[in-house]
Amino acid sequence: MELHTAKEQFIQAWGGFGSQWGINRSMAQVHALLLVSAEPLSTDDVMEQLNISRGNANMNLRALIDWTLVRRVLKQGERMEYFEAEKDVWKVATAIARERKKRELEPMIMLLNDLKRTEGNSADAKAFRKTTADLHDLTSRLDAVLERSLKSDVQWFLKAASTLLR
Amino acid sequence: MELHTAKEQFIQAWGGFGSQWGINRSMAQVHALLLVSAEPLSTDDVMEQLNISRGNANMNLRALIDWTLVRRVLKQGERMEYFEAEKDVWKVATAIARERKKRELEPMIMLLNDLKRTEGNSADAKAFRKTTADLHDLTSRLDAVLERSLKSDVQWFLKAASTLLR
DNA sequence: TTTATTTTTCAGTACATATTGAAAGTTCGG
DNA sequence: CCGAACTTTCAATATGTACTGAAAAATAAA
Repeated sequence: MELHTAKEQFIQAWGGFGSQWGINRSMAQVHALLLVSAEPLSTDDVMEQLNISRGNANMNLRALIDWTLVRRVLKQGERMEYFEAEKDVWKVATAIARERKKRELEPMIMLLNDLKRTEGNSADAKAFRKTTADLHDLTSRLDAVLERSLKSDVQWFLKAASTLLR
Repeated sequence: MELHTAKEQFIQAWGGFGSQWGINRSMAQVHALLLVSAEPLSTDDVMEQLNISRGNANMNLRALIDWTLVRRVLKQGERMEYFEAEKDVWKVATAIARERKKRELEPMIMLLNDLKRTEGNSADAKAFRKTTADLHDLTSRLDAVLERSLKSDVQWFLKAASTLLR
């Protein structure tokens, strides 16, 4: 397969993958493009290669910087900014997991912690408490495992877990 | 907090949570509603409690059945179908993880396995191979851990992992 | 300070996805 | 076999989210 075609396929697939996970398509595509580029790219490069507008490119590059998945790079004697992706995929995984944990998992845990204390003696009230308490337990455990594996090392954790489960 | 309000909050939150994860809002809300109901509900109950149309209710109930998150229940001497959610949250987590692994993770691993073999000697080609190979490694490991923990037991796995990481 | 270059913003618009609801289809008792 | 009860489908429509591009803001050189 030709490199250009392979890149194209990767960018499309990563975009689709991202959008199934609540990350917008363009953001995932910009990320993919930077991941497979040997050199840092400018906003114009990104616009051109993905056929997207300046506004879109700018917005998503900034979002990727927020997620710590992309860095600004300044070239000697050039005014224009360039961008490069974090290439260490373990770091990438860590950054994504950390961000989503913070934005989504943690608020849910807080809410469940409140809801599991809802009062009432009806069958419905009991069912409600049971479900929310169980969910709270599950999500808290997941959070704890994530927290610890992020603090140590995702790579190490996945290897260790493989062994554990053999 | 009153039960009705608490349910409302849970349904809204679960809906929002779902849509951040690529599961449509109504499907997540129907799931939430069934999770916190002590008794099975009919399509009409769902329509009424969530203010959604018959088509929408029907479509999402069927989708939830596909995911094995909801079961049809037939009541003695009644023709109408009722629905109840799987209440064991560990089973819920397993069903969701299995479904997404199959639909999203596995195809990505297959693609990466192809792409990491792309030929060429340019810097770009090398960067491309490196990135796709690394991603293939990461996703494969994740897949293996998921596969094994799903086959054993999510609950057990999370407990064991907590210990492992202490 | 003025001018040139680059980045950011944002109102308007396009696009994708979800939802409706009525019609068609199915199932079942009589 | 008929008609009533219930479920499913799907074309039309609504809704939410993403994207554009031109204008404003920021930055840096002259």
